[in-house]
Amino acid sequence: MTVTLKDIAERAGVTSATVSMVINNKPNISEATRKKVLKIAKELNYYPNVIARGLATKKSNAIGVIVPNLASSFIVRILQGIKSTNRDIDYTVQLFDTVGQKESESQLFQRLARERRIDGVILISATVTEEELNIFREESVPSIVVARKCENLDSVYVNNEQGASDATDYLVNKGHRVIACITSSKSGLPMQERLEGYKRSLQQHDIEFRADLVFEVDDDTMRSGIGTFPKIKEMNPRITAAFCPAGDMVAIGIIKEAKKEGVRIPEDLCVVGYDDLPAAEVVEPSLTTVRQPKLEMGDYAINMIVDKIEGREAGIKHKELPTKFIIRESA
Amino acid sequence: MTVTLKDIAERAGVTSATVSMVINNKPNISEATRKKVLKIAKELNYYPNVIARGLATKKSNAIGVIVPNLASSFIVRILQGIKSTNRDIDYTVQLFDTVGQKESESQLFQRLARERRIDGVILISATVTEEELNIFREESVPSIVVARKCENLDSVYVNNEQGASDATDYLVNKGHRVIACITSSKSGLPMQERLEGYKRSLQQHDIEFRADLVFEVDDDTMRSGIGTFPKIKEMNPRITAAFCPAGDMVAIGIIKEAKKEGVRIPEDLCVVGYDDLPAAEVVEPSLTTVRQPKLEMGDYAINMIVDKIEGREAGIKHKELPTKFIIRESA
DNA sequence: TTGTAGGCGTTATCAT
DNA sequence: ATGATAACGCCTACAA
Repeated sequence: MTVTLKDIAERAGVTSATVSMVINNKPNISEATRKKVLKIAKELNYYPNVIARGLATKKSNAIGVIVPNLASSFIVRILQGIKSTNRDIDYTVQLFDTVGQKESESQLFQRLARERRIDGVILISATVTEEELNIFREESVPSIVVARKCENLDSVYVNNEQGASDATDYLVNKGHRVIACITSSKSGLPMQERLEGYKRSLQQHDIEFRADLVFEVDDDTMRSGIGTFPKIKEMNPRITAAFCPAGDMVAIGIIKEAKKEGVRIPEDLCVVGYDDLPAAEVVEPSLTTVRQPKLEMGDYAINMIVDKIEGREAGIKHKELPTKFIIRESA
Repeated sequence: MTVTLKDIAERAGVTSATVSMVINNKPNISEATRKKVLKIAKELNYYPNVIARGLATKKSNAIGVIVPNLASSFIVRILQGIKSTNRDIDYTVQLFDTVGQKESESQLFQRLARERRIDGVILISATVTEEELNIFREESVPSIVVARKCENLDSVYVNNEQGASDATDYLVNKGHRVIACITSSKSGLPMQERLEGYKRSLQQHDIEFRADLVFEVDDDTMRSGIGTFPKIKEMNPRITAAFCPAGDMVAIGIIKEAKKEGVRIPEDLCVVGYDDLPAAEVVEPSLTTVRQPKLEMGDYAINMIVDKIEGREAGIKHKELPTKFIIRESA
């Protein structure tokens, strides 16, 4: 049933070595045999056994993409960017996730690095540390981090400080002076950068930073936003704007709860999100937010990793992409 | 750098065959050598080369998941179900998509079936035909279709007719008599079934089916819904309810455009979606809809495919899941 | 230009 | 209980 090089070789009256060379477009093959071999290969509907090839070449032509979870639109959009650019690239994408696994994150990394099942790794995560990823370097498995700047690793990320600063500038210029900042506890460095951007903007406008205006949530969900709104509301003097570097879903939760409580958006409270998820256009009023170029991040990531795998890149490479402030109705 | 069975064998003073048996927990190994081998394996941080293993066993321990595209929350949720159940299963997920690829769908199927890179395939698609999937059967690669009933193939799907009928019943019972039905042109059999459910419900309530109340859109997007609203509005006698088997995003588009035009939801127009995507809770008013158990579909799919791969299932197996009518504010 | 031969790392079948 | 040995299907020197 399954056709091998040998089968073709026999019918063509040559050796499997010759057939291999033809299949792989190697030079120094006579036109005659090349044609004959290709013809027979087609007739027999030959496809190379990629596993066998992988063993011989020590290359799997597969890329591992590690995501925290698939429940986040942000992650999924990056994945989509990876996949759609991947169309033109002869690498298979293998999907791994890190939450709720039986093995720990570093166990997964270790295993992936050593099992030789993938040629390179794209890790989408805001929170990994460089040490955790050292295993890949040790095993010389090319790797790249998306959504977080890593000094000593290839990475693709956005200028979070600028994104947050743009958003805050906008609110200040609209006349707001008491601006809440809703951060998330589990988003590591990028969240710190955004907080810095918020502070920087305040400072530039001679507004004093107040720690009691910073609220921390656990995750980027509507629920978190809903839970945060009461705290915003009870603050005195009155908060007139809420910037949510924690993410659009938090901002949406705040909007929903505010409306429920009779607080008008944006008249009584302006709300600005972060990410620009699809839901930002659905909520009413639609959400003003800081767009992260998610598809582009995925696109860069896959191109960079392939370059690395194929030895086209040396040294550590970073790609910083700009955010874009998207003005809609909520602010 | 990379540690093989042979390395362990040498240090342990045994053969690689013995080491292999230890690693794979085969019986008939003395406790002494078992312990010694495992100890050395641990010391050397041994991980089996899965490619080599795959060649020897003719098994890749990988499952291909083919999706139309990752832009659809519906698809992504199923994928999420697959992945989260996959946690406890020792199979890797490889991701493939079918839209915008350089190769056609059947070329992809052919390649996957013959390259021996995966042990089985989950195909998420409402539109595949059974012929297209024959290639997998021919190559004895277990396969399963999700989101569409296939007589002669394993499949996981919902009772679409019932789902649509439930929704229509609800609207009729609320007193509606002129109910639009917005279908999608690219969703194959499931959409036909939903249309049947709509018709069946009307019939049971002695309401005449009118073809001019059926509107067809191209895809499940807000844009499609926005484009459809004018047609709904101009109909006479007045349409008082719109059921959107085409999907939640279409329903959301209709809601948004209706509000813009001063049509109140649900007072002037009731809207019911299909799928129950995350956005259904975000839109205002929140969307009454027919929930498809997306995570469960993924869960069943991966369990079934693994059973098939491991020979635990014979014959064609179908799993029909129920939909659930979710009442929110839009109807 | 093509054939020979060996190896990639593992598993599996026999012996012993 | 363990060792030899031969696959698995492909690639790649090197030789012819």
